[in-house]
Amino acid sequence: MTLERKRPDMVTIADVATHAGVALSTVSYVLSGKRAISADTRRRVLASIDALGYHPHAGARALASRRANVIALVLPLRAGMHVPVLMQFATSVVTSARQFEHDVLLMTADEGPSGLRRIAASALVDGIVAMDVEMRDARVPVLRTLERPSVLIGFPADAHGLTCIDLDFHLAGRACVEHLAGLGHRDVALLGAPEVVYLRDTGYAHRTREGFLEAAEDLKVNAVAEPCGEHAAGINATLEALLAARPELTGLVVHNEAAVGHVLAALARLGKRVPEDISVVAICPDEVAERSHPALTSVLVPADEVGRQAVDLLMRKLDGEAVPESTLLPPQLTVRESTAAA
Amino acid sequence: MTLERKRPDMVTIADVATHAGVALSTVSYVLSGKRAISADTRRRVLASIDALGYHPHAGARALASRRANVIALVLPLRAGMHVPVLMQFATSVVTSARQFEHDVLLMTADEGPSGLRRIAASALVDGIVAMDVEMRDARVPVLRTLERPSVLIGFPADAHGLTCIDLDFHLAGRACVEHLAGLGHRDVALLGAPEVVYLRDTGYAHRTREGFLEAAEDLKVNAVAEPCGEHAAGINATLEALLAARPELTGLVVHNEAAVGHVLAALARLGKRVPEDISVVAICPDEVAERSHPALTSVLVPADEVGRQAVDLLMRKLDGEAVPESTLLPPQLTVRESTAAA
DNA sequence: TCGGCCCTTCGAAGCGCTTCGACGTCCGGG
DNA sequence: CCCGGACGTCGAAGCGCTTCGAAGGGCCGA
Repeated sequence: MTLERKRPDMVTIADVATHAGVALSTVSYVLSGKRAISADTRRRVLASIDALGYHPHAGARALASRRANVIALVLPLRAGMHVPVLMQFATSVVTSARQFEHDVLLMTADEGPSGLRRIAASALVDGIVAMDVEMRDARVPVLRTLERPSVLIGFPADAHGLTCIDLDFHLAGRACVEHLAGLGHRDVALLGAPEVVYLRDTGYAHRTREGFLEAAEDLKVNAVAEPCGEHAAGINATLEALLAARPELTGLVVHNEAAVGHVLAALARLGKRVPEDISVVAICPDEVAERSHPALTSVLVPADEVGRQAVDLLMRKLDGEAVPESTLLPPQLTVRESTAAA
Repeated sequence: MTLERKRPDMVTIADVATHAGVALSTVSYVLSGKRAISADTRRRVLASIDALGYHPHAGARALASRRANVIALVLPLRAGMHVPVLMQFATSVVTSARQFEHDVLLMTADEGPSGLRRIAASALVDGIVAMDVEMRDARVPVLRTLERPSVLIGFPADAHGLTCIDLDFHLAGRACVEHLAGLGHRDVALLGAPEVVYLRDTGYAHRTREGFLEAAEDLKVNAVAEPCGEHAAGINATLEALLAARPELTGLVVHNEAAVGHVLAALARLGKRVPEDISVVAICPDEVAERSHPALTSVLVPADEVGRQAVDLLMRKLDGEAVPESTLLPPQLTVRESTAAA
């Protein structure tokens, strides 16, 4: 009876063993490489495996080995922020994880703490990568109590005892000012994230601003930092006010992916030519910078690299290795058409 | 010895059974509801479950029940297209899947056919949702041969025997023309996807164009459809040429999320006021339309709804139910500030 | 020639769960 | 008063895999 109920298409390790004329455990060892197997046997087993189209049953493997070979990728609750960058993180994490023979489970944070506990306790995943972590992120305290290792992309207020990785936004802010100052600009402004983002104490927004202001002070450049909405109307108003208040302004740093296009449009509308009248540096993905007109000098958020390294760190933790608590990637500024000497 | 090696934090169903003073199988039945359990026993078992913080082991469950309670979400190989919409699909799929007690495994198509075969054969997932399917999508033939059910978001050239769902782009194209014609416009143009997208035979681009042209013919409106790049420079050129060739043009349909902003900027630069001189309808997510200046009349891609229904269809297939081969969601046009009577 | 060792392979015992058949118990109808 | 059925619960047999201890065979040195 049992035979009839079986899915006929499920090839098990036992089938492979029979086909190859070896013991079931031998097949397992060929697959895992945990014991020496003679070259001849290995060859026979491998031949049988692909003759039969065998794929190990993930559940059975997880049960027996106590390793699911899956990691979780946790999106922030409030998506919609940095969407394209998030997507880059995600694909980069997936690709990197596959390199380590792991798959990726996608979670949104809207299940709350219990969601994280569930996947951790159910052994669905071996470890967790949390994306777009904020200063006082609700996920952080939960992650701390979990027995499973985790890596955060972004820095919470208290990163102690965690493993965090991100672009060094502080240096990114500096880099923009240094570039502008190097071109002779003495009066610059930062258009940052929307106000709510600062109020939420989002780490990268604050750190960029600090780096920006600090560098300006060091280099004796006049500087202001303004929050910046993402809607065309608000941006127009902000920019108009800014230019009215500081007619000397010749350098602009935009740290707001969604606003970049509108800022350029607004400048055009206000009769400011880029880069002749005003130089613009953006902190955004390369595609956005390249697609703009004129192409923008920019510091890119190296999402691929961040994702790759996040997985790397997690794998090392899974192997019981000690890893640095914080990893900051140096910013890299690409000069394009939107900046020129003052 | 075995006792020492055990992870001390793994609570099993046996622990729960002991704690509640019932048989292991009784706990299982309480959890699954597959057999009647007295109210009293059920209460005791549930109490023990959360006293101990029990979570069923996903692997064990998958092994015994032959159901992983996980579905795969497969991104197209070439991401970066419709990024924000993709993200909406993804979060919507995750949320909906959780409603059915399922988790979501994120795959990119760059592992190729063998990747799909692997997750299917390894019983890692019960079913598959493929996002952003194109006319001649490499994933489609593979999905056809898999024993696991799948649902496609988007339509391949031959959808026979598959389950597909998408916005009805044909009707969307029509709706835009009908709206403009209703306002008295007699000369309209469609700015569509980049040329390469048409060459790749991407379904939605073609279908939108067909619907657009067909409706124009029905309504006796002059119409042209042009592919459209995503870079500011190209868009400027395209638009300039278009306006030069057709000075009568008063209606524009933009089906290209990335280009929307540039189109508006270009119109401004060319001295065309929206909507006074020219009316603009976009096919894009609401946020993009709302964030533009002026806010755009648009047909939205109902990503949430598509994701939700895709999961729904998949769940029904998993339950052995028959489902329609194709589901087309009616477009919905929202009037905002960018269209006015001719 | 023989014991001992290494190299390779085997068998069996779980991993934690679902599910099937069986076993009381308690009820109502004949 | 007894029998047939529900109803509620239990025990045991796997699901497909990993892993541990041990067995078999060839080779070496004594």
